[in-house]
Amino acid sequence: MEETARMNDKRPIRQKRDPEATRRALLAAAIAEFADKGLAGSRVDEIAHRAGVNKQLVYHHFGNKDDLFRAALEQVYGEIRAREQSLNLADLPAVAAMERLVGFSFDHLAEHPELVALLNDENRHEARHVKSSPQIQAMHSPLVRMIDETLARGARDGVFRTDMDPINVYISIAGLAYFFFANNHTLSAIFDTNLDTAREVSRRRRHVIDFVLSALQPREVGLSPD
Amino acid sequence: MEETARMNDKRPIRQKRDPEATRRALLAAAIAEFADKGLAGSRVDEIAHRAGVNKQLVYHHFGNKDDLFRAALEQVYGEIRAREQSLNLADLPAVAAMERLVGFSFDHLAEHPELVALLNDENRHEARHVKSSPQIQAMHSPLVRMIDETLARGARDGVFRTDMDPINVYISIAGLAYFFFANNHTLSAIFDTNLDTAREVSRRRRHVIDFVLSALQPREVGLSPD
Amino acid sequence: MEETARMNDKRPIRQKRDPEATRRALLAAAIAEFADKGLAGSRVDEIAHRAGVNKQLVYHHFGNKDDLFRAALEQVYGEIRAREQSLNLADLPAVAAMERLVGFSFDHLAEHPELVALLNDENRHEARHVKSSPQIQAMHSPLVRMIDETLARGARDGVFRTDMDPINVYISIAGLAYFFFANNHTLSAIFDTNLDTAREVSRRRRHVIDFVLSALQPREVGLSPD
Amino acid sequence: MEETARMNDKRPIRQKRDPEATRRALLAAAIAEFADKGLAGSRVDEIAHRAGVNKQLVYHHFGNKDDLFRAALEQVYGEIRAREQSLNLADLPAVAAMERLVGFSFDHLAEHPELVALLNDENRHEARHVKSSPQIQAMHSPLVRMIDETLARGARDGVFRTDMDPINVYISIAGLAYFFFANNHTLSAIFDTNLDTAREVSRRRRHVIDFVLSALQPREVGLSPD
DNA sequence: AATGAATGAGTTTTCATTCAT
DNA sequence: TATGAATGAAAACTCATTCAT
Repeated sequence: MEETARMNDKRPIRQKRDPEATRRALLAAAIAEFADKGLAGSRVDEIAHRAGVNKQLVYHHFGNKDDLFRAALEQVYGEIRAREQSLNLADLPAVAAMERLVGFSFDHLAEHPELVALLNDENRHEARHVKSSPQIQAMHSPLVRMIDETLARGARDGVFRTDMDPINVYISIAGLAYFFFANNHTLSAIFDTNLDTAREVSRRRRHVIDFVLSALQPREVGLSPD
Repeated sequence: MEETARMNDKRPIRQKRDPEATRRALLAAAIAEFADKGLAGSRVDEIAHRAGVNKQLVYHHFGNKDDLFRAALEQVYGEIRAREQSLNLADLPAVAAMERLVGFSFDHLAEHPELVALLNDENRHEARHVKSSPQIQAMHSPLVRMIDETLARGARDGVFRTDMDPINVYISIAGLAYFFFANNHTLSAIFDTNLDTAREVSRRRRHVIDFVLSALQPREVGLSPD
Repeated sequence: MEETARMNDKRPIRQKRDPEATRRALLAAAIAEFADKGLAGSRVDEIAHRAGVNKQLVYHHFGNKDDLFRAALEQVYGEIRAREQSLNLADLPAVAAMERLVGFSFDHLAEHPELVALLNDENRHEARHVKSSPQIQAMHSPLVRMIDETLARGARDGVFRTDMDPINVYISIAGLAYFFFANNHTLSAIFDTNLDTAREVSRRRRHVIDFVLSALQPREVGLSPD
Repeated sequence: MEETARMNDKRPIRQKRDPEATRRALLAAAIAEFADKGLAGSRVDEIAHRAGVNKQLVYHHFGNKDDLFRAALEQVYGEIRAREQSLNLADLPAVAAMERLVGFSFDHLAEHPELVALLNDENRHEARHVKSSPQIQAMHSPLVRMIDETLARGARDGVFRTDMDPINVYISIAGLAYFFFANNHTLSAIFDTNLDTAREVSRRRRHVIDFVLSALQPREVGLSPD
């Protein structure tokens, strides 16, 4: 009996039949390809090739290229939101909590350039896939709540300003890291330097944390912001 | 009276054979199309159509799609850098100068979504076109100098911290606006709101200016960033 | 009775999904088209049309136009070299063997104008495809050996000169026929005759055989070839 | 008065107006391009570029691409036929005359690869351009006459066979050289050698002269060709 | 579930030729 | 005579998707 496939099943000799693994491989390949080339620039052929499977399986498992892109978004959004939840900011004093959140946001983008790339593309498509994904819609309210609670706690403790709305704070936290990573290549080119080194990344990290915490500090004399 | 062809006015009535106008029309159409669809998603056909000219003129005037993309980048980069130069920051006190710069950066992105879109794409291509454009390379040193001088002046006057490097400050200024506009659609979607209204944009503008100026303020008690 | 699909005969009645047949049809069509128009003048569209299949199958099965041209060369080279091997020259006296070889070379070119046409084109491209085809490279040493043995045998038997190198002899044998076929149209035009008739072809055939055998004869008085 | 153009003419300042020189430059460029790429593979743009003039001048001076190809053929045919006429074979003994003719034919092809290349292409087009060129048609009868006279003289002197028709002899003379040059690249490739060296060319030259003179020798014992 | 063949509709780019100056 | 702009038609090649096995 040649090549028994894992157990005594009826399946034909040629194994390699693990649909769940195929799905995972395709999804990972899709995230990589979409991050590299964008939705328009990605090739279904290439995704299948990266996953080591037949192209038709993309259609079998995901429907079509757009559905695959949505699945990729769900995956990368799911990861960051899940990790944010396990930061347990409530266990820390407000300033430390904020520092942890900013640090995490920065680090996650540093480690996940595909998130940046996919979001860029998704915005070009006016968030079409996000809007049609109930799964993604559902995962964001905890984030706002988390920030809001931290800001409120800091305000109560007298270490944060009281006039900051959580969504704008989140956008600032994310933006300070995001732009650095999203535009790293053009910034390196126009400033004639290399911002993609460990040294520059960690320098930026310190800058961002410092910047956010400074901005949130209560001020003696208010600036007149117009 | 139908268009008499040889009147003595400045520009001939029949636009035929005005290569410079053809070039301009193509460039404008290209910027719009690349902003909408990205480099990979844009169609040379569509660009020519938007410009109202024959498709082959793209090749005649620009070489190919990539060269056209480079020309588009040169155009949009050229505009923002030129306008920055005319801000005359040196004529203002440091805080007001910084406020003007941050406000301008925000407004320019608000008014020029194509800049955001083109830069996103250019980064996906690892700044390939920027790197091969001496024109773009040349236009950036004044920007850094401008920020550096403003920071130095503010530090001298005791209104700014002394430990900020100009490139990181620029990246923060740009990033706080950029992320808001670049990711406006996904942010609106996930936070279940509409950030693309005049109200939200101006709210964000105030937040950004406030955020930057607060962050740059000298602090009595230094936070330990790290 | 209309084409019943599942009769138990050797080949299925509906030719659908017979990749091997598709490949063969494309190759035959390609040889014909390349012979007619050359590599540059041939149209992939036309090749597909001649083969009765979809154009994209050229790319599916062969890669691109150049690869298809290489495959065509492999095919026509393979045929002539295979037929040469089955001439069994070793079974004949040297003069008869040489006569058979010359006759075959002439006849093969007469029957296979596509070989002439393809080789002309391949030389314009500096044998690029031949050089990149290990298959073609491999099929030629038997030919040289065959001629060499025949010449040696003839020399031993006193019927051939002893100073002829096999490659030059092969080039002469081939050239005497090749030029006639390759340039038949221009020769007919400039000499104001029609060399494409059965009569002129067979006259040329006799001339070529006579010419080669005469030239190979041992001579009493050596000519001083410079 | 700046830059007078050769004499006191009325032509505008910008000289470079030498239509005859332009024509010559275009013709030379066309011969080179057609030899390199063939009729189908050649580009009018490239021919103009090689000639250093505007593309439109091709149409101005020659009509169109096909007419230009005909002009190129007339040029290269004219050259070889003219040089043949100045060989003055009648002044030499038959064998020496034939040797001179064979040598010249070989040398001319060696020095004029463009002739080989153009003829290949012209034959692919079934001598279309030659047939429509009265000029080319006219230049060939002297050639046949010349060979015929030489053969007749040799036969009279007892140094040549008497049964050779001049057209077949010409085709053999030309073919022995032509095939070597026309197929030099493929022959080098398949025989795994380099036939494009001075050494191999001169070896071939000797072989060809020897081959022709041997074949033309009267034979004691006739071979039975067929 | 999995594969390779097949396809229709593009997509960039090319090119001979003509137009306007 | 000479030039660069402009064009229509095509050409090689691509690609998401479906079909047959």
